[in-house]
Formats: sequence, structure tokens, C-alpha cells
Amino acid sequence: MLKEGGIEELSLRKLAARVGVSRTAPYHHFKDKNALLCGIAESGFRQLHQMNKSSFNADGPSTKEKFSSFIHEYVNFAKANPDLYELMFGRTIWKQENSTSELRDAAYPCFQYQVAMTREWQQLKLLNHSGEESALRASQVLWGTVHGIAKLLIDGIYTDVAHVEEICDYAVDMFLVH
Amino acid sequence: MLKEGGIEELSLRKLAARVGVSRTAPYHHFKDKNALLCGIAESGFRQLHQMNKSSFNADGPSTKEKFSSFIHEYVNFAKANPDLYELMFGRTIWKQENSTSELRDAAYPCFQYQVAMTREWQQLKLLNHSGEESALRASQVLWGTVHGIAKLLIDGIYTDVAHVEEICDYAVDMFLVH
DNA sequence: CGACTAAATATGACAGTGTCAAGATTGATT
DNA sequence: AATCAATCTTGACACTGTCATATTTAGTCG
Repeated sequence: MLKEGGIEELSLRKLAARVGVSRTAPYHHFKDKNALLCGIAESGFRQLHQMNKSSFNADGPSTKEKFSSFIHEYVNFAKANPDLYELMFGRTIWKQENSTSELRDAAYPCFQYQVAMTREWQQLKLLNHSGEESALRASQVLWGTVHGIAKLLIDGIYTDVAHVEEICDYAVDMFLVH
Repeated sequence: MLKEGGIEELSLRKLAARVGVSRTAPYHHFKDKNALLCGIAESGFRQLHQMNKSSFNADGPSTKEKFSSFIHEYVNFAKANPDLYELMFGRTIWKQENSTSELRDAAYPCFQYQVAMTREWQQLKLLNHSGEESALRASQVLWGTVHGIAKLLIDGIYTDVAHVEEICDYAVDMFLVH
């Protein structure tokens, strides 16, 4: 249902009807609609984390190539699953105390892995920077960049999906030290 | 109402009740709830555009300082008006054909101004990059970065609002050529 | 001033939604 | 065979956006 009509089209009642049960049946498996959405997002984070890991641990490509892969793969993940991505990083789930502890348990390791990758790129002097190095800050900026590009693409704001690879290549080039 | 409880708390009925009119009175001034939201977002874009212009045209600060100002001011705008920013760049308004033509007329010049600023920074050799230069691509990356940082901050995802300035400074440092 | 018109407002209604309380059904374990 | 917990259902409530229809208000013209 997410893929068909996005988050706003996903209602518990329609979902229950499609499965063939009554409207309140889902409430015996999830506390809330929010809990259900958190569950879906949770699996999304596991998927994203897995993608990052297998890409970063691949033998063959150079570290520079892996950095480029990270950017491309991240944005393409969002492009391929726009509604899942929207759900994973949307206000719906994260605002206030909506996020489940299970969701956070899946999401935080994913975030921390990005910090770890960034630390390695930094130690190998791959990234352009002058002052004192901070893996956390650098990863927040890098993540911000891919996240921002992904969101702009998904929402179709002044960026065209057709130019994803070009934009990502440009981003890689702007971050690498020359 | 936006500032009080965010977009999800803003309902036409409550709004009408607060103003002291009936539920359907707003429909004689706005076609839709969507049209009303677009109107609010519209004024947000005008505000953002104005901010960028007066910052970029200020005499005194160097171009490098202006670049830094852009990053900081953009993110701080989002931090100061989280719900307005969420509305301006959220899926609610932009997905499919929800955006009003008036909204686009306010937003696009704002986007294009960012491209113009980026073009100048690029021509002054301020930005780190190796290949062929493209103001559009560079501004998409820069914008992606500030947009992404802003969103991560607003939604409270692995970034703390207390470190805004540090994160922005770090971003500036990563983009400047050294 | 009175009449007409257009803008603005109000009422009732409809189809949705998430969610709760209370009762009915099922299936496995003792 | 009986018990009990898991699972499901129905009824109900308070919301939501929006439409069709009726009513009020204000402003303009002869």
C-alpha cells in the first residue's frame, strides 16, 4: 500500500479490509497505527544498514570508489523506495516521542555505521577539510547532503530524478580533496 | 497554530472556530485546505528569498563570509520556524500536482537565486571541485546539504539543535577550497 | 432611499479516519 | 473435557475535509 499510494493513502481500515479482517484486528498486533509505521520503518533501516555494510566491506573497489558508491547507493535507495524513505525519515515517526524503542534500536546502529565509515575516509585523508577533524561532524554533513538530495528528488523540488547520477557525482567531487 | 502544534494539529475546523466563523467559511477564501497551506508556504518562500538577498548583497563581509552566512542563516531559518519549513518543503504540498501556481511563482525565483549565488562563489574559485563546473549541480548539492541538515535537526534525528553552528561551520569548511 | 447583486457566512450531511470498550470465537495446553 | 489466553468482531465516539443548499451581510446603482 505504501508503494501504491504513499503514506497518506495507507489507512488501517483499508489495510485490514485488504487482508480480510475487521478494522480493529491490527490493534492486537500493534499498539497504534504509529507502532505499525515504526515497524515498517524499522525494516527499512535494517535494509539500509545492510546495504551500507556490504558496500563498504566489498573487496575490489578502492576506498575512493566506495565513498562514491555510498553516495550513489544511498540516494538511489531513496529513489527506489520513495515512500519507505519518506516514512523512515519523516516527521510522522520522529516528532515528539512517536518513535518506538525498537525503531531506535534499528536506526541508531545504522547512523553509527555511517559515522564509522566517515571516520575511515577521514583518516585516509580523502575528504576536503582544513580545521580539526571530527568524524561525527563530517558524517552529519555528509549524511545531511545525501539526505537532502534524496528528499529534494523524492518530493520533486527543483531537481529531476533523471539527473540523480550526475548530482551524486558532483557531490562526490565537491567532497573529495584534490 | 502551525507554531503551536505543527502541521498535523492544523485543522480547518479548529482554525475556523478560533477565528469565530463556521467550518466552511474558509472555503470562500481558499479552494482547499491545500490551497491555504500553499498560501502559508508561499509567504515562507518570500521570507527565505528576502533573507538570502539581503545577506548576499550586504557590503562589509567578504564573499567567503557571505558563503558561511548563507549556510548558517538557511539552517537557522529552518530551526527558528520548524513547522513552516516542514510545510514549505514537505511532501504535503509538493507531491503530485498539489502545489499552486502561486506557490511555484514564489518558490522558483528563490531556488534560482541560490543558483545565482553559487555561480558567483564558483567563479571566485571558492568551492572545492575538480571537474567541469556547473552552477546548477553545485547549488543542488549545496542546497541538498543545508536542506538535509535542516531536516535532520528539525526532526531530531541523530543531530542535536544545540550543535547547529558547529555543524554549519564544519559544512562550510568541507566545501571551501583549501 | 430602495433594489439588486455579489461576497461572505452558516447549517446539514456524507464519507472517511483512528481508537476504545465489550463481547464472541478460536486453538492449544493442562 | 475444561480452561485460558490469543485473536477477532461489532458498536460507538470524536474527529477530519468537503459538498450542496440556504441565509445573512455589505456595497453599488438608478
